[in-house]
Amino acid sequence: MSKRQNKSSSNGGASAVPPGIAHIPLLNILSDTDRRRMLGELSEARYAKDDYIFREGDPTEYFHIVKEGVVKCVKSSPEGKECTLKMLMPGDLFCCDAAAFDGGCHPGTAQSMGDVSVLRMRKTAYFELLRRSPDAALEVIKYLGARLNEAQEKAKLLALDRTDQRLAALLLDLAERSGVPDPQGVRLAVRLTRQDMADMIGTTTETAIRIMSRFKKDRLVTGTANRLIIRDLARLKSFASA
Amino acid sequence: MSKRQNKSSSNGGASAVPPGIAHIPLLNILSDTDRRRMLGELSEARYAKDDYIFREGDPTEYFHIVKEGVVKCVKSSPEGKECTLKMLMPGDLFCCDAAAFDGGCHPGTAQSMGDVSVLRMRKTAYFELLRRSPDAALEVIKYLGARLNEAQEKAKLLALDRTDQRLAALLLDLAERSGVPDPQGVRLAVRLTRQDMADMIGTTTETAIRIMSRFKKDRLVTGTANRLIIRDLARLKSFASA
DNA sequence: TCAAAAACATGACGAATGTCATGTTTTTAT
DNA sequence: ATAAAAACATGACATTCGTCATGTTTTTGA
Repeated sequence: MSKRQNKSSSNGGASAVPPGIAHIPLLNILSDTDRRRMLGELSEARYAKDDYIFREGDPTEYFHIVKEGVVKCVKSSPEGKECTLKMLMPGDLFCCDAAAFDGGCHPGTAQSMGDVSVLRMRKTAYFELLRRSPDAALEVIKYLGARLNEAQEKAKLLALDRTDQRLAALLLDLAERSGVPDPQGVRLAVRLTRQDMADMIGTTTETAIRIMSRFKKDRLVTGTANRLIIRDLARLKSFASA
Repeated sequence: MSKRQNKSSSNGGASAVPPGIAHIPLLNILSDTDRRRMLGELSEARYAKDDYIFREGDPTEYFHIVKEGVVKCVKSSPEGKECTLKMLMPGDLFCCDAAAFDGGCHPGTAQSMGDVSVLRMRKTAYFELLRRSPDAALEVIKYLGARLNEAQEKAKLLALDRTDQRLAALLLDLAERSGVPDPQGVRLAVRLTRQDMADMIGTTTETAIRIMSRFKKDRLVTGTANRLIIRDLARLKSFASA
């Protein structure tokens, strides 16, 4: 009963997009030839909860695509404090950048938040793909541009907004990107502790807990890490930008 | 007496890089043919101090390269507070990203910090260039990757470091990127008020002034906007990461 | 060169947030 | 099912930082 025919397959079966990767834009915009070539270079790697995919300072070897699960990008300070820069979801690319070219090192750590599967490609093959396929290169430029805007928006929030507004903005963002319908509102598909939230908005666990307590009392949210529900998107939104 | 021969010009005079753009990597990595074509599409625009090159929300029309002067990228909050995301220096690219493709809007404002000259190119021509020249596309990917790392490093500083450490880090960064030797240390070539600093590190003018007063008392810096000197790079560096 | 404007400076005070301590609830693993 | 561990919760207090007020110094422009 599953949809086996890809809408863009204009020739033989050899060009079918394998199952499980239909949601990855970069693969779908390629020509059949380039996609076949890329699939030949991609290998799959699996990780369990809290595994490191790579750590800050490691040499860059691969270009990566998240296939399943959630990967967090983290930087840490000498004193051991951590800051989560981004939650990568299925379809997200990482290490598209310069570090992947000129023998650099990873500027941050990538860690799985649960069971994760990533597709990866040696950087020389990635480099060749980009040279051969303008479509791929443009897709990567688009993606990097979007990521840059995100990062700058995040810097703006950190620079100008109060902690409670940043937390509200975070919950809204996650509700949009990983929310599933729930009788009480929108449930987050990612498991997210108060400490995870704190790391993402640049505050302490205690402050995140206090703010969540207030949001709970105001009936904006409910539940804890395993089952976190946003009860009032609209009111949370107006709170975030006030 | 000026060096007229470009080291990479392997054929006739038509391929010479025009004066004033020798410092722009994107132009120098291109083949003679592509460079000639790109130069044909680039036009120059000049701006006086505090002019807007574009404003947040404006439709994107051009891809830009800073030729001379300094351009600041700013976002502002509904309440009128401002946050400076980045100082663009000669050779820097801007609007390389998705917004430049699909008819989007500028996520922030670009404003000149003094007399500025930028080279620009309609986005359709830019798009064609990237499709035709893998070298150009790779250069843009590299550049965007570097900018993304910068933005994430900035987010990390805002999330984890104290205000005085962020200011120290800012001064170090500017000393490296726009510093000129001075009998007393390193002088910054950009005019930078305490308010400019505040906007760049996510604090208020008063706090920036207080911290600068302390740095001055500790003989780390001296001078004001028009003539700002870093007297002790090394000590400032150890302060930034302590 | 001189007045006006911008930038710099500092104090007093309050609000927001971090730190430490202690206890409860939820989750995990056996 | 139950013990251990992790997550959540809350109070008390210290620190950082923002706000407002006021005055001085530097820069700008006629």
